[in-house]
Amino acid sequence: MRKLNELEGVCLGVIQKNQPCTAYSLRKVLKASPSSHWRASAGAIYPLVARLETEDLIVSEDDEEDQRGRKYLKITARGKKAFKAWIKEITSPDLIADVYDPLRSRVFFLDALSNAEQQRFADDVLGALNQYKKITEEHLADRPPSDDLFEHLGALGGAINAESRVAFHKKLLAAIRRKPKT
Amino acid sequence: MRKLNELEGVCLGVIQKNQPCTAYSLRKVLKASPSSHWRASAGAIYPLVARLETEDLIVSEDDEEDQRGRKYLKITARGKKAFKAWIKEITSPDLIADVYDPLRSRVFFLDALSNAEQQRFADDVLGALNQYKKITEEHLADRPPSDDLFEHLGALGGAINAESRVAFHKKLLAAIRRKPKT
DNA sequence: CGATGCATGTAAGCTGTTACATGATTGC
DNA sequence: GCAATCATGTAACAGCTTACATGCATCG
Repeated sequence: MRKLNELEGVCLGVIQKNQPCTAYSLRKVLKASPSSHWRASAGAIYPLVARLETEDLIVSEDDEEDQRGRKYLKITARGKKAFKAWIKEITSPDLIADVYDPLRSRVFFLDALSNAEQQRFADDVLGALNQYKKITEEHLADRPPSDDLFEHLGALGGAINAESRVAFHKKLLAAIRRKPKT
Repeated sequence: MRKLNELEGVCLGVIQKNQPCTAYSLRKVLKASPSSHWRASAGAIYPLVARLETEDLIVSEDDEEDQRGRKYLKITARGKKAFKAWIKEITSPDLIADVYDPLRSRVFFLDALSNAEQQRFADDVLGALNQYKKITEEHLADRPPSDDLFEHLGALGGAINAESRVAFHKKLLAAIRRKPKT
């Protein structure tokens, strides 16, 4: 059984949680995430769903008497197995280290900007990050542990991450202000 | 002037910092990052460098009398402008929110595992994360602020991020242990 | 003198993006 | 009645991965 990529794993997980669900509602769930990493474009999702179906990881059922032609997706036993393998595969150091933050990528190169531009950058980013942090906190508040524990914990992870990014960018701003002007 | 993608931006930044440098050394710098997100495969870098050159964002110079045929890359004025635009573009909420953590993706779906498997997962991940944290701290120690301030700050961001991930996964493990067994 | 690392690159294939296309349903 | 949203999909294109290919240099 082939190894799933990240988007496939996430989609299988969403289907398992919300089944029976349509590809369209799958897209909505992904879009609703505070992380904009999952763009969930039609051109990504529909071929992906077709792929999972030809490999018997999901099955689809056409609702007759539905004029819209909705297709309802369900995970198969094979799909569950592949999904569990996808979750567990995480122990590999490569996946642990595969984190990405476009803000941090840019910090390394800030000496390409003038001092004034650096301050502007750090200021703007801090403002936007604070807004983002608020969003993750609201998202968390909407997901109490009593409702779905792991949905809650996942959202908690998002909020913790946002908070640590704010903390880092406060330090960055302070360091830029402290720095002798060139 | 076209907008740069993330890999292009990072590569231009590395070239600007280390110029004149070869495409090969560029790959090595990317590989040396604790984040395995930048795989820096030959099939990615060489076409990318060619792209940047045809758009006059970099220039390359062949070292005659070098039997290996090294090509040395330098950023152009146009390149510097495009690079600064890439850095500043970050203010967009979409980029701020474009964070990604394959561990957190999986947390949302942990109820697909049995209680024993959940604990195993959280245990393994915590162990691997602690190792990763150590790596980021060593990376940080190698980059004192006196040497290159922003290189230091970027590495600091990586270490802070690793620490917050450890803190989150400690909470996750505790929550799983506290949870009534099913 | 053979393995490893330096250094360049290409080709096939997969996956994702953007943009388009079509039609049903709901809400104002 | 018209706009927005539901719902499915496709086509062109761009970018990355994996695997291959070539040759020079260095170290033991």
